Amino acid sequence: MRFSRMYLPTLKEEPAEAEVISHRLMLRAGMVRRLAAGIYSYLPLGLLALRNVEDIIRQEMNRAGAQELLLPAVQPAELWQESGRWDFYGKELLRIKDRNQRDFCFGPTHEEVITDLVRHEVRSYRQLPLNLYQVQTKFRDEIRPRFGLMRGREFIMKDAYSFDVDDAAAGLSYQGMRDAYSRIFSRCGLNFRAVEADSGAIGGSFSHEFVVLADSGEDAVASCQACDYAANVEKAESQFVAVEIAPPDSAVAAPLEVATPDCESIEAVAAFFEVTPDATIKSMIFESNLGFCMVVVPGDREVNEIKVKAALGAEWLEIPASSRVVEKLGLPVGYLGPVNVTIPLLVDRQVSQLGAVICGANRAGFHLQGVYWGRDFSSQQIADLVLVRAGDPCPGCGALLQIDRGIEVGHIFKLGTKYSEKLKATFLDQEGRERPLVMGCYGIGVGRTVAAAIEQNYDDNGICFPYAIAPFKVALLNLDLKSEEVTAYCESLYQELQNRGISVIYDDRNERPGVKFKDADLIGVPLRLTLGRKGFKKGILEARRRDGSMNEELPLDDRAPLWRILEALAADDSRIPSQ
RNA sequence: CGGGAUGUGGCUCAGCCCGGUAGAGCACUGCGUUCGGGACGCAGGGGUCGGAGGUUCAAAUCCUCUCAUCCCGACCA
Repeated sequence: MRFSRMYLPTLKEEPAEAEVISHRLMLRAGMVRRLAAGIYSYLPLGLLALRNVEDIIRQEMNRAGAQELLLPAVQPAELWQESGRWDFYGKELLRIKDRNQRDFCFGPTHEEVITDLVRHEVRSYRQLPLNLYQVQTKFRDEIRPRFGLMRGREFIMKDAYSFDVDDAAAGLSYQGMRDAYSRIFSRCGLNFRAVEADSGAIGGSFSHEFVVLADSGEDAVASCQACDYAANVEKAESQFVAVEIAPPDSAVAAPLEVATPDCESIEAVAAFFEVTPDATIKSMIFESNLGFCMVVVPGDREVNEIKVKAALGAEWLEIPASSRVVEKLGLPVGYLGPVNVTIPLLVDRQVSQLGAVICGANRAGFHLQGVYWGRDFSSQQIADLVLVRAGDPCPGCGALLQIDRGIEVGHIFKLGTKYSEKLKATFLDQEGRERPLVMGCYGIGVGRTVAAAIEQNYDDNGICFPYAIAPFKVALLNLDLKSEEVTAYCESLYQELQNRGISVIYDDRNERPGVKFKDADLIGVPLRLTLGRKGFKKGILEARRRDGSMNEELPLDDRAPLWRILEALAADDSRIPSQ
């Protein structure tokens, strides 16, 4: 491609709307433009990068035995009503009506459609296993779209769905996708981790996220420094540590109520009693479809709402406004405690290991001192309810966990029969019995993968694309358009690079050298070839890698060294997978 | 949805407090000089100041409402 002809509007100044690196750089590099909140156009350069990721995905999906198809983006409400998600999915589902006022939605995901398709065609175990995928535009009316392509409302996703005869077979499909995903993200040049995750609204029993490590990521990952345990912090557990605790002082039969004016936070209470926060317990009221409950955790820990929701088996869960707690329960927020409460108690397992603690007295302005688990309060429901933090013991081996931030680029789920049962997608097994298909689903955010690659590969001058997804592998800079010899040489080299199938952008613009250097750096071309009048006189072509790891002068009359450099660059790129 | 902020040529922003002629830099067009890390000079073109209503002799500026965008929290590829 000739730069002079390319629709590549680079920006010198920082766009005001962008905060995050990848978003800023994608705007500046002329890859994308915003149309509305969370809705972006891909310009030619952005699309080239996107297509490169898609190509890698298709190759690896096909290699894993999956078949590509294309499902409709617009889907009838009936299917969603049949699965029960028309109501359950909520406002995120973009609902639309046709001219006859019939309800449709713009697909946020395709479990319903694929299950409908398959239930009409699959009758026998002989047709299984089956894995079908597509690369398609999804729409989710996100509460808060942000960070450019990182969380758009309209976005491109590769989604795959597997169908198997039983759980064991589904496990093999899942493993196959896990391997394929590792290959895909490795080939994209990303530093990532496959982590255990919560399965969220998609549902199902088991899932892994593929997380690209980056400080700007919205997710946090806990991983063990010794073994291979890794999990999203939403899901991550730590090893339960039993400790010796002193029994309650038999001379004191009950906790002591102490006036603690203006101590509505753990910090204030701990300061008042001159203890550390772990000598207190934190009590919080949650409301779910099952009613109110009080959750009790050690004072120095954060409640993990996902664990609470799971422990309760609730469909939804929220922290009610304090005014609502006062009104409905008559309890003073800020002075809550588990002693003598009438609503169900849900207690973190570590609370039993604390000994004497301080908690709210359920009376405004008062706390209880010398409260013991077992003597002063107890609960049928004891579970792991806290958010893990760095330094917690690994649930597998007990070594220390570390926490890193990351971007979720892929997510794989074992769905089981959740959708096949609802939509009656069944087959006949070898014994002639009718059974529901066992499903899995597997997603990759394609645009997000491009953004994540940029988050992980940039410097002050712009993007440093990994070779595999770089829109152009080579930038050829002609610094002296007026020189016929220089231009003739560049033109012939440009042709030869193209003939060899190398994606090259030839900067033939009538611009000063500085402009060309800046643009080549900004758009992240891995290899830059520069020829100017001076170089031509000396008989040299300058070859420089974007990451600064190489800067060589190549002879003009022998192109063999250039081909060797390009081969090395391509080979370098297929790094060892992160896991 | 709650909290915070911002809307002024294509882009980045000033002007707003204290009402009175709409500005700068970049980008764009033409000419000239320049040419290895985002040049310079001269001459140009381009703006219902997000929208609606109000106050006023007069509104980018003050008031009310509204829309949009961004950032912080609950959802997710």
